[in-house]
Amino acid sequence: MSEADNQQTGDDEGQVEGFAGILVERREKLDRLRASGVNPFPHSFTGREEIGEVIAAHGGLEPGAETDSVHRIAGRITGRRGHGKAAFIDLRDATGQIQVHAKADVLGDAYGLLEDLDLGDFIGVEGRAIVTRRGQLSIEATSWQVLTKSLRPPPDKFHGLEDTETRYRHRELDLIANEESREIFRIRARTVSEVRRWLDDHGFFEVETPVLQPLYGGALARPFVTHHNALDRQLFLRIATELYLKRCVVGGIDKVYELGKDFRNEGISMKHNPEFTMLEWYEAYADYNDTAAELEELVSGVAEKVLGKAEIERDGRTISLAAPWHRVTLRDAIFEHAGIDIDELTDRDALSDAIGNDDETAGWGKLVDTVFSKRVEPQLIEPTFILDYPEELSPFAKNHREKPGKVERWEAFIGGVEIANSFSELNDPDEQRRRFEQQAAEIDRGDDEAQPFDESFIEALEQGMPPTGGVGLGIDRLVMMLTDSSSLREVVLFPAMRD
RNA sequence: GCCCCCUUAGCUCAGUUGGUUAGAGCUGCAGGCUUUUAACCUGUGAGUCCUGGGUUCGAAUCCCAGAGGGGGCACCA
Repeated sequence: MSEADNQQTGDDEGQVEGFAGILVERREKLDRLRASGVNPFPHSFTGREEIGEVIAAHGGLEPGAETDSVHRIAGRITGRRGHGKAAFIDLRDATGQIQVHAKADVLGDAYGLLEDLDLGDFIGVEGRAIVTRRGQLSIEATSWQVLTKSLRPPPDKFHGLEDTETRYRHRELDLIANEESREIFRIRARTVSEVRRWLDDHGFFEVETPVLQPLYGGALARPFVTHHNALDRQLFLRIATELYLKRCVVGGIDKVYELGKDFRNEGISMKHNPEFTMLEWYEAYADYNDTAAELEELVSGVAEKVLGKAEIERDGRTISLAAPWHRVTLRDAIFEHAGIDIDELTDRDALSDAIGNDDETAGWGKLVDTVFSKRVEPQLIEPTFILDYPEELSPFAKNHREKPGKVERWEAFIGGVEIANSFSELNDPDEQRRRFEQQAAEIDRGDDEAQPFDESFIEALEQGMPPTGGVGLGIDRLVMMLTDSSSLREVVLFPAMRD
């Protein structure tokens, strides 16, 4: 501030150069506005209409048309074309963009003050709606006022902001400059509210369970660790909501869901961010067949609400989200795409040889997961449920009613990306204890992603949990699909970055 | 954690084999223009060529190290 004042010397001499000079010029305009009695940061602008409403109110007018309807609008200046004693100003709010026509003979002295406006400033304008002879709906300004002076230059008005790093670190600039980015987050917001609406309409009960947990669980992942000062104890950021939500089912909340952030202490990739938005829902008296039907209905219904159709574009091809989705067992999918029959190759070493594995520590289940991830998953472009997983990878899923060694679990894939995971939930407390003991053995072997033993959760199951179907749906990944985004970072406003 | 690629003006980008004072458009500034819309016209300003070393008479350019970003591997949803 004082630095800028110091730079304010003569007209031509003492020019500050480069970016600093741009900042100085904007502050000089700020000072001039104040000197002329204008408050560059007023408290409000009442009685405004949204620009989108104004545009909607004047569809179909002929070029050169004039109306008597006076509008009061406000927004950010995104473009300006001066014509001596007249100027065109593009004004944008959250609902749309409209042109303001400012003329010296109409505005009088107020016209001169336009000189101190910059791209990026917020102004409020009042005037009647007209259509220029080029057919452009415009507000012919009779008065205007500064609503906020912008002290930094906006990104390039034509090319937008392309630099990926700046777009993620300064998402506000990305949102100012790039309509595509604004649209992605609009779709994200609508997706979240339509998902919630679907659950509410189907009788689900929304809850909030702890993010800070004494013991983490519900997924196979490494947690973030933190510390509570007053209790002087270690706490974990949740990796899933699963275990608390099942306690809710034990407590009689038959249809329960939570939509919120999970945290996993893992690498960052096009499909992973260390904090991500997860929906989990649990439904008493349902199994994994019921949840599959629900997911189809939810995803295709949300797409229709948000996109207007139950189909998406992905890498240039159209994918239908309409039910029914493909249903293939894990065994058949691997056999089809990799020529390996995991039901025959039940020996760890035999399977290892068959897939050319060289990781000595990987167990049989891990090998199945590896061959599936590499050979099958990228091929699952159309919506597909992969059914019936090996027990050892699924410590919370119920044993399959017909297939020994398998559990009733599916994962759903779209565009080669996993978007959801579901089981017939394990509710036999003694079997759950056995699974925890298996996991404890994995921890002893050095697997830092195994599920820690949770005695308190077993107690809850001993209280009695009805047969239950549960689903986890990755909201970020769903939004990726709905927006044809290739990276999760495109659908997360402020993705994790290095310092 | 490993491998490959990228980093030039506020923004979008050129920059020849290593060779004069590193350029263009937009933005900015000064001026002109009362129906333009990437407005236009005239003039003009703007750089830690990511950082630090090195090679060379001479480095944006070649070499080494580092930072940040992107992509891949690994791990995972």
